[in-house]
Amino acid sequence: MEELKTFPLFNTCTDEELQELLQSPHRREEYVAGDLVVNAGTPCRSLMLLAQGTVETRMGGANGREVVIEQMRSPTVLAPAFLFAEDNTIPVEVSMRTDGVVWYINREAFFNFMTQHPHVLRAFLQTLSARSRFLSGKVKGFAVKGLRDRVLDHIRKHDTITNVSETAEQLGVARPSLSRVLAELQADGLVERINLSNNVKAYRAVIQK
Amino acid sequence: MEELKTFPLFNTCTDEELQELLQSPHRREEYVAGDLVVNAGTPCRSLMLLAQGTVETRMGGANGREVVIEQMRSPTVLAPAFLFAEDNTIPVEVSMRTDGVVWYINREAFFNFMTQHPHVLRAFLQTLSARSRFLSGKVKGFAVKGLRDRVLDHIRKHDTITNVSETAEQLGVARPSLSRVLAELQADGLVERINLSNNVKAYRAVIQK
DNA sequence: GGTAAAGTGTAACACTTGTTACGAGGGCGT
DNA sequence: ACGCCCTCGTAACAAGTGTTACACTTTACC
Repeated sequence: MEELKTFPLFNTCTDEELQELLQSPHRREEYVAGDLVVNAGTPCRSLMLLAQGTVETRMGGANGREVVIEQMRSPTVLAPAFLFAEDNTIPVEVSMRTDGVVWYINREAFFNFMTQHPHVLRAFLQTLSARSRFLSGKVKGFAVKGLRDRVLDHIRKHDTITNVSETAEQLGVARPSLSRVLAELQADGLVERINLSNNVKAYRAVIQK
Repeated sequence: MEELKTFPLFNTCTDEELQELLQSPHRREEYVAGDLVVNAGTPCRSLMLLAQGTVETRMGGANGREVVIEQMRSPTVLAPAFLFAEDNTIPVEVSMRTDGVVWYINREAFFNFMTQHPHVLRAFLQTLSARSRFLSGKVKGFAVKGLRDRVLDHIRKHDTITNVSETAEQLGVARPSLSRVLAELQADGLVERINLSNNVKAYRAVIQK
């Protein structure tokens, strides 16, 4: 299918190679916004490819607190790190943020496909590595920095903040706390409040010289 | 070499197969306790195998605060997640905690070796996945739990705590804070203080029914 | 246009953790 | 036995964040 060719994993593959992969067990599932794609604790037996839409991954705590880890847009491989793990239960909850499509491809078939197509293997290893690096950064962020720095990092990555509540959730922080820090950063001249073209208020980092 | 056969990565390999791998560029380096193995920011161009000894990985923050991420005993693959990454700079500092030995094996040679020996590929994917899972747990620990729960988790994993300072460092927490929490947990009956056979004091989790 | 809902800023207070300081106990060499 | 050094417990205070509450604005919808 054309959908699969949008993945970096397969962008070096010919149509014939993809046809070969699709001769093994697979399915294509459509979801609507809000659907739960995988529940935390589910074992991962198939390669999951988000071909359309945006998902949100959450990690739930025992005490009811939940932290949004990240949002991912298609095309993306979902949970690549648990496909071949010894303990292959997925520790996060994945739900659709928009309507979307997910492909499920048999694990062993994909494994064999990789052994026969080194460029796919390499791309998969890169995907896996990128996730590890992402998590490393996450750990560093949580372990090393105060909220002020976390907020500044977040603004620099996203350019602006237009929705305080949502941002607070993404950062795993209470909303009033974020409000307070934003006010402080504004007082310190590190962040400014601007009006976007659509007349929406936003926070933006002040350009430092 | 016999050292390599201790690795889960290679324990399904015959001597001939290992000989084949060792025909490509590689080296074996010996370190003494305290040596720096990789500095944060170094690009990763070789497969690194810790064949003897124990290492400590640290992640440094900009503000000088440092958090010990983990200790690893041989045999272990060091930084497997950065070998094939697009950005293959290693974000952590690795230093020897004891004397030790590290093998360096050419990346491309190892890649080809994996494509020709699927059982090695599978083992490597498992290694990579295990690290991802470890980091996931780390994130969850930092994001979701208070110090009390982090300490309880740590005790359950390690059975006992015999060195408060060291444990505090591993948890990324100030020593007096850990002391205080231990005292609280003790008061709540969740942790008890015992005497080991060698007359050393230790903290241990109370068995819950 | 009016009303309800959602998003936002702000303040007061509680809770957790870091910081600093001090004293008690144990190992070890002289 | 003495002193030194290290680890540990404890206390008082500071700093950061969560919680709750309330008023204000904007948005959505009828």
